[in-house]
Amino acid sequence: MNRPLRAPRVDNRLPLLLDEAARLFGSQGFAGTSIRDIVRKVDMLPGSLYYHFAAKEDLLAAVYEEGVRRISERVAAAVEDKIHPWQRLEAACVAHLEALLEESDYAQVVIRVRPADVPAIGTRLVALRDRYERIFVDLTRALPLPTGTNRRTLRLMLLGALNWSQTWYRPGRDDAAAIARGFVALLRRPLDQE
Amino acid sequence: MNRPLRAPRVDNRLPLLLDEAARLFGSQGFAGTSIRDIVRKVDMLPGSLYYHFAAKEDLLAAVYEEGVRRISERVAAAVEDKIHPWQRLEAACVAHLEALLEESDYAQVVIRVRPADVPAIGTRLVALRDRYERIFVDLTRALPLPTGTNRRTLRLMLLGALNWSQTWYRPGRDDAAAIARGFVALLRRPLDQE
DNA sequence: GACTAAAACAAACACTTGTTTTGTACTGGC
DNA sequence: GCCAGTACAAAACAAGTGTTTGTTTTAGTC
Repeated sequence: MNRPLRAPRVDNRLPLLLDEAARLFGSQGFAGTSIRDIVRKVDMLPGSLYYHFAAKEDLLAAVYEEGVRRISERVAAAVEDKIHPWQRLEAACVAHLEALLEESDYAQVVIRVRPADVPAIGTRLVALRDRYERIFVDLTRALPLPTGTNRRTLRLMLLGALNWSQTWYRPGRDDAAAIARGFVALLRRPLDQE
Repeated sequence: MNRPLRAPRVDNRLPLLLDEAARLFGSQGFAGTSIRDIVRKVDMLPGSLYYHFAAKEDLLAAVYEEGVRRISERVAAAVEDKIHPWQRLEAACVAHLEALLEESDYAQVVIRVRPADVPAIGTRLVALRDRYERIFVDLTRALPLPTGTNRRTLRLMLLGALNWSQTWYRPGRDDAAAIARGFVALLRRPLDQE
């Protein structure tokens, strides 16, 4: 980490570059997006990217890290003013899904890109995602549950269902908050009618 | 579709080719797998693949279709001898997850590859997946549920959670059947303790 | 206003990609 | 034994890939 000797220039296109990388990595995946795809809309040449990043993987790592930062902040803010454990979990799910489906391209990258697909930075990505999911570990821990309930299974089911919605969600027709609330409701209320 | 004028030869390596394609498409994705990756382990040259398929996308389509065929058959067989609607759904989930996580590379392709990522055959893949998921539409329709319960949400939650397990499942340490049963159980029993 | 570092350009590099073309063993069926 | 047809091999193709290198422009600092 060699600090810059001087303040960055105001006309530098790094932010635009990251935005476009997030957009494309999120919608086409890592392997499905080329360096030239990314720099095209930023009016940059392929080689210029390597002033900012040593490799394509490092660009992904930067986007991924920013994605975790944004969605973590978003969820933390949503949970903050809620008291009841179930309300807190529901608020977190709503914020998670809104960020994922309706707000941030960066969040999409975090959910879409599989760390195992990018060996060079795989463990780093896993660590970032684990750090984020720890929020949900805490939220489920605080839940008043029947004895014997497997909290890990509960968390994996909820997050899995939320994340998978990325594959079928239709903007405009579906509503992220409604989906999230629907999932939580299915867990709270009994479905069995015997 | 020009049918062969003669029976295929017994020494042809098309089955091996499909197996290897399923293995790689399932573990590395479509864009992350090259033609040369696939033919290498079958001891074939890249160009030879084009005797069997007109394009890389068509190879994927063949694998995808076989994947749908296999997992459909597997789930249908598991449901067959069950009577109670919840038991039928649970059996389907167990079979779905066992096929996905512990048996078939072909099934992995169906769940992993996003149709939108392969525009040339996207609509065809969607149609195939929809046909498979219709099994779960029927299974949830038969469920005795409290009035007002959104069956679509229920199905999307269950299938989403199951499919997402592909990202965190660890062979040997986790158990597919147990995971599936755990998810179904969370839906049937009430978690709220008020 | 001169100096310097930031941020990019310009042009290539070596390699990989999906695909085409041409030729040719081998084989199942008569 | 013939032979049409299957199932490849062999070799190349053009386009695209991530990346490097040398140079140029521009903005921040004094």
